[in-house]
Amino acid sequence: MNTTDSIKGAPLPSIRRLPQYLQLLRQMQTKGRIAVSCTHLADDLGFTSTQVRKDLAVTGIIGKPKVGYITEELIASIENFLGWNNYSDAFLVGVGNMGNALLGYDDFRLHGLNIVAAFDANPEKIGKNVHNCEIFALDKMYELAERMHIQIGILTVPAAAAQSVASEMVLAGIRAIWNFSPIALEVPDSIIVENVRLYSSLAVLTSRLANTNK
Amino acid sequence: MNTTDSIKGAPLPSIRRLPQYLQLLRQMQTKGRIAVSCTHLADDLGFTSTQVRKDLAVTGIIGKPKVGYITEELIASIENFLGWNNYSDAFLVGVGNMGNALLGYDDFRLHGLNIVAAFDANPEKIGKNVHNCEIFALDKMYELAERMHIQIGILTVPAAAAQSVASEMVLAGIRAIWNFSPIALEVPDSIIVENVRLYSSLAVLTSRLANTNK
DNA sequence: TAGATTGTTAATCGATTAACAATC
DNA sequence: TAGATTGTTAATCGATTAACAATC
Repeated sequence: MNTTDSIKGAPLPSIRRLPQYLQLLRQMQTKGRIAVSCTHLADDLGFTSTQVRKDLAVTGIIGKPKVGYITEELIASIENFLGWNNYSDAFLVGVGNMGNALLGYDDFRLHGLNIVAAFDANPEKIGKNVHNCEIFALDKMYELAERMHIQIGILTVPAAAAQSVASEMVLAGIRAIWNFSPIALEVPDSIIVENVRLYSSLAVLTSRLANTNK
Repeated sequence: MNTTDSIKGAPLPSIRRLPQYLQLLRQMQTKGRIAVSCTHLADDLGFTSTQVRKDLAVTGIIGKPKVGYITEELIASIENFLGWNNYSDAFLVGVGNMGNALLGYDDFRLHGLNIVAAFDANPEKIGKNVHNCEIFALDKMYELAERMHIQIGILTVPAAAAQSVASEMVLAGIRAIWNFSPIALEVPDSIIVENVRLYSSLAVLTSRLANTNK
């Protein structure tokens, strides 16, 4: 068992559920709730209480029998595990429909992310500001990412450009790519790639519809 | 085993991979490729060939030993299974950042979806056209969805409005909701809900980054 | 104390992978 | 025919759920 294996200890499905707990807990905290039990969280989200307990344990939190978890502690524990206690600077490449939308999300900073600059190949977009973020020429990305030690790249270019931009990100020292293109990127093993596949999601929806209509 | 169970026969992970095969196959077809083997598809996407075979079998396709699958047949089989041979009309509610982006996607029709109208609560947006789609007042949604027998609703409203709009969609006869809000919607069991959880995806990315930096 | 809740071990379930016979 | 490929059964792996002891 090497280091990478042991880090992977947390099941991916658990990690995916953590933001849901976090959102609920933040709401509860503003309502002044001091402690919360697994049963309560489970009921609100439609999970089983055992699953909630397993998920939360991933973050290292320790609860109190008969009481539950201290809301504040649990929030901190989840945020810490996800790296959302601080935020990391990120570059966004490709200011099309999706890129534009993401630049407008103003609560990424509550989710560990801070988009500091955007890039596009279209000369007409360069120099403009979108949602308070300046758009630079694509060929400036390499230099700036290297200089600013950017670790996260958000890839929202058309499919045809995805692989070449991804490769450039890797060369510039970017270590994690949030990929919104439908392309299976080829990058070194050390690079973290997380794909957002809208069409996979749509496929689940339409196939269910198609197969219940019969 | 009832009807619902037998329909659910296809594993969800397989369904999620089908659009990836489809995209690749469509590319191959334009390049004039008549037949394709599992091994080839597997290599291109980084899967095992057994997995590809199992996934494709879900759609009912039958291959030819020594040859593989006829590209055209396989494309048709996947499209048919996903319900992407035709497209269904859909309403989009909430023309904010994400709503705007989705209205701009012009290849949804290749993926079974046709957005025919958009709705928003903001009076300033009403009557305008976004990407050739007219924006109506939110309170017109119910009547129009019922009248046009709309089956699919795309939910891109802010979190606070998500549940109430979803409930209204259900009352209007909408049978499947593509939910982009981070809310766990409460709807009858018969309604199909497919959630796009951006923050789940981001959590996987940042947690990996946080846990490899240590 | 009694009862609610956590933490953990064991059992179940489902998806992936391996092995191999059937086929053209 | 020989070899590549499919289709299918069995083995493995990982996540979820059930059961229950420990705890305040």
